[in-house]
Amino acid sequence: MCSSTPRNSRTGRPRSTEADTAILEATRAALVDLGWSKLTMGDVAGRAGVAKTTLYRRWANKNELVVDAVAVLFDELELPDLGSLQADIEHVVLQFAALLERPETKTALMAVVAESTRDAPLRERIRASIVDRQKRLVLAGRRRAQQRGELPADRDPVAVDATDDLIFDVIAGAVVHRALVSAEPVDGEWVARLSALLVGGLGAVAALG
Amino acid sequence: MCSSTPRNSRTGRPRSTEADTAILEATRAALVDLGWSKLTMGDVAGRAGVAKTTLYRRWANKNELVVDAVAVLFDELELPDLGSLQADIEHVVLQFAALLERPETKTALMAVVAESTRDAPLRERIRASIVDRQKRLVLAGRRRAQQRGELPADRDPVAVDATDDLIFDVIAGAVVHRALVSAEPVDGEWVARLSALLVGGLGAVAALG
DNA sequence: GAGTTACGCTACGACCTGTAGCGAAAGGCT
DNA sequence: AGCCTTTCGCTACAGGTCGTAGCGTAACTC
Repeated sequence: MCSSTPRNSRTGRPRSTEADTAILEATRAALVDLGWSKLTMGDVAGRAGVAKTTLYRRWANKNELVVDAVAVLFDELELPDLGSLQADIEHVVLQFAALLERPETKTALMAVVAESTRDAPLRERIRASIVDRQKRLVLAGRRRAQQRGELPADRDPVAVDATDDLIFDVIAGAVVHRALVSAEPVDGEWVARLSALLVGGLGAVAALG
Repeated sequence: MCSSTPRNSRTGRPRSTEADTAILEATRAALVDLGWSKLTMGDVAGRAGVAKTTLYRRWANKNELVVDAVAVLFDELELPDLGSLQADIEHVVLQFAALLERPETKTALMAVVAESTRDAPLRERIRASIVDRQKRLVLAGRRRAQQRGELPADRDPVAVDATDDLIFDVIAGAVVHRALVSAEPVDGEWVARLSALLVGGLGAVAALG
């Protein structure tokens, strides 16, 4: 979770887990109040009731701290079985959109992704703690649709992986773009169109082999 | 183009257009060398052979400067008639992906979008100088496909607008997400799948009315 | 108790921001 | 030509942030 190796030594004073949670909570609060660019390490330390040096013992910089602070929010995403592929898609898209509407994620997600274009460790951290967690929803949704008979069983595993990747990038990308770039609401109507596009297009993609 | 009102007064010393181009060029060079976060106004001024105060007379801050510096790159996008909707889509997607591969845009685009979540004027600037220019390609591609008979003629203009918006967010969002978040190549195979998904799904979306 | 590690605190140099003031340069106007 | 206006480069500056170092103290293990 933290950046520096917590040094599994059993000797010495242990790190305060209360400080951990207080710092992450303070980081989210600072994101809400100040946004990404005006958030400072000193401010977070003050909100958390913690010395600034304590932050730097755990996280190397602002980027990694914010990734950890925001990552837990993505654990809220779930994929309940609503009976049809289209209903499952619409539900998870609305969940994801609601998450992006929160001011913490809104200002932080794009910023850390932008930073990650020049920071490979940060990119890996984002992938492990945010991206992969979302991707599991795509895999689960596909398997469930296959069990229902809405989608054909797997033939070429390589093609299946490629299609999973595609669907993930399309859903996540479209929602992020709609919410943050176009800055227009992800409402029921838009989601219905998106899911119709996906369900209708999946057959054509499967035909590629 | 510039942030401050250039004061259309014809009296006084005119602003140096050479300085304008030198600054924007220096900004792109600095983005390549330093990336978004380490780019400073002083560094750009030095590269451009211009005083730092000259930058602040034209742009209020780093965000607006970078938007203008990157915006011109999006003018390169074109939509030649390749004979079919799918071919047109694939071509423009590959063009867009090539643009996102450039280090200037890669590091800058997401950063300014992240900043725009808390800065309405910046968001409007991005929309006018970057987003709308891309959106025209979607409108042109749809009209051309309708002329070919690949898509039905317009019936409900509201639904047409909504579908245009959807397609735009799906294409741009998916490419950005693939290139910057998933950090995997936008190659011919991926593009073929994406365009197949779109062409196959458009019929289902049109059926919604 | 001895050893080890984390903590809070202070101080610090380095850097970036954005502005102010100055004299000089480059145009338009009469 | 001379005057007016605006921009230019330059320097200096206050304010804020970064990330680190050093210190004494607190907490936990053996």
